[in-house]
Amino acid sequence: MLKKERQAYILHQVNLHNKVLSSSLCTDINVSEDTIRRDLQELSDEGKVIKVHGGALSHSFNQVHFSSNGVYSQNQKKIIAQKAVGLISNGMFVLTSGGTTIIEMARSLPPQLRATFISGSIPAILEYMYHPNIEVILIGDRISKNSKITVGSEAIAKIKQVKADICFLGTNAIDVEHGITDNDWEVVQLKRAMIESSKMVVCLSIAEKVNSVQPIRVCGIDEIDMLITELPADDSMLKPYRDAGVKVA
Amino acid sequence: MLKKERQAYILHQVNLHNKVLSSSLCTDINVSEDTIRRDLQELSDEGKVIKVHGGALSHSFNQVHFSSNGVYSQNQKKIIAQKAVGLISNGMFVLTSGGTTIIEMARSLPPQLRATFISGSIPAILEYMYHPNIEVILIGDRISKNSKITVGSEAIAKIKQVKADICFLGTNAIDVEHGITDNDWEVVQLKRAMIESSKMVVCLSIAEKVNSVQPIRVCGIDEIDMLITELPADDSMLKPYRDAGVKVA
DNA sequence: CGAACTTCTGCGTTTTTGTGCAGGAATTTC
DNA sequence: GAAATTCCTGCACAAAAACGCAGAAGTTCG
Repeated sequence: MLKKERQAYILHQVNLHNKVLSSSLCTDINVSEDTIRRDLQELSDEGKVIKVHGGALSHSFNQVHFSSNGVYSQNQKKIIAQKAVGLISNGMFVLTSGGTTIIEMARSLPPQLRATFISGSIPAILEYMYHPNIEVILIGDRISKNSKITVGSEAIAKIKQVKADICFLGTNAIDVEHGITDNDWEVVQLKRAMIESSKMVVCLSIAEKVNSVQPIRVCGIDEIDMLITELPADDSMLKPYRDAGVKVA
Repeated sequence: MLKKERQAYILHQVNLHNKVLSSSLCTDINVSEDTIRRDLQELSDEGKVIKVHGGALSHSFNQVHFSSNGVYSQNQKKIIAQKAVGLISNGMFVLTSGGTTIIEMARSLPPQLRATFISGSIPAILEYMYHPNIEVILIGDRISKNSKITVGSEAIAKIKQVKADICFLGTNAIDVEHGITDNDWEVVQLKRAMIESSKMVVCLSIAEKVNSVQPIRVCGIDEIDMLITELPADDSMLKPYRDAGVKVA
């Protein structure tokens, strides 16, 4: 078994069960504990997992992580949210992924807006629920605990049944060459389905994540209609995207 | 169980109930009191909880004492929750409705329990999500904002696809003659589907709601396998139900 | 082709960490 | 004020991590 392959397996296990024991891993893939430990060390250095005595945990465990960068990029995300809500008008069917940027958008929805929001993200749904005038459709299936979103074939099938006017994707990584990429296999499947089910695809991303790449590909740049960051539309950092035919706001 | 995992559990419990007893924690997660005490010490050093003699308190508990009414019925619901979780064992498929009693049950689930929980209630799902070992299946469809639960034909169709070992119904009204009744048409449809999809139906109800009736009928007494209230099982108020063949706990 | 080099992996050994236990001190409670 | 908890300290044992080393496998480069 190759190193990368092994690490992918470990990552998958962590994302699935929220925790993993080094002892069980080393019997699983039949390598020494040292190897596992080194793998966990690397994954931890890359910020993929949280290493603890005896194994590793998924990020969903330490909520400290959330609050720390939460305040920091909050302002940037508010700017993005403002730009994003401008695209929504009455009567629209809106498909959204999860992620903190999407949450921020949900909070910025004008109260008189009448639209239908469809999502499998629990935190997003919570926000939509408090809105007086929007209709909320929840995509059901198994819940992935660390991404707090429903994943699985049922969820994908349901998404494929809709044809939304617009789709907002919270983005982990976007790059001109590699397009949108992510690190959770199941979430990627979901995002792909959402893109296919929408007339227009809008990608929300803080500048920090622009020009970064993650292991798993969601879609190419050509499938994105619009990219929203906290930067002004004519920022030089975004020029490659404009050149590639993506609207930038 | 890993140290961080344990501390996350403790923290969750503290934030949930605003207090926690070291004695109950150590039976919960099956470690010595010393370990618990050391964990509380660490969490206290990090400022996550306030350590007191016999356990720990949440930070928010400091000055604002919550409304007495909330705590009052809260205690009754805790008793019900305790009785209810006793019915769940490893590997079970559990179907639950929404309601505050169900939430209380969700919060009382022992952390080592491994089971699959299926629900369309957003608040309930939120609780299940924090549990380290249970699998969560979310029933999707349109969200009813006042009951915070998914309703509609899709949701009902999905529920009919499962055959759960046990079904817990938070109850608005129960009566020997009229059975379970409720006041929301769509929620009633959902509950009916849940009853049909379960081998065993358990009805959770505080004594206050026993012998009351609401406009819409969910099911008759004969379809209920068990009734759980905060009263002792041999309370005279519950005699009619025992006579009707309902197990009472 | 093959020598020098890097990377990966497993094996001891040493260090650190986590946990439980026993006692005595401190506290709550009645 | 006495009994019962609960807390703290030191200690012992076990589990896991870190470290250095060495062999194997793969790469680079002349």
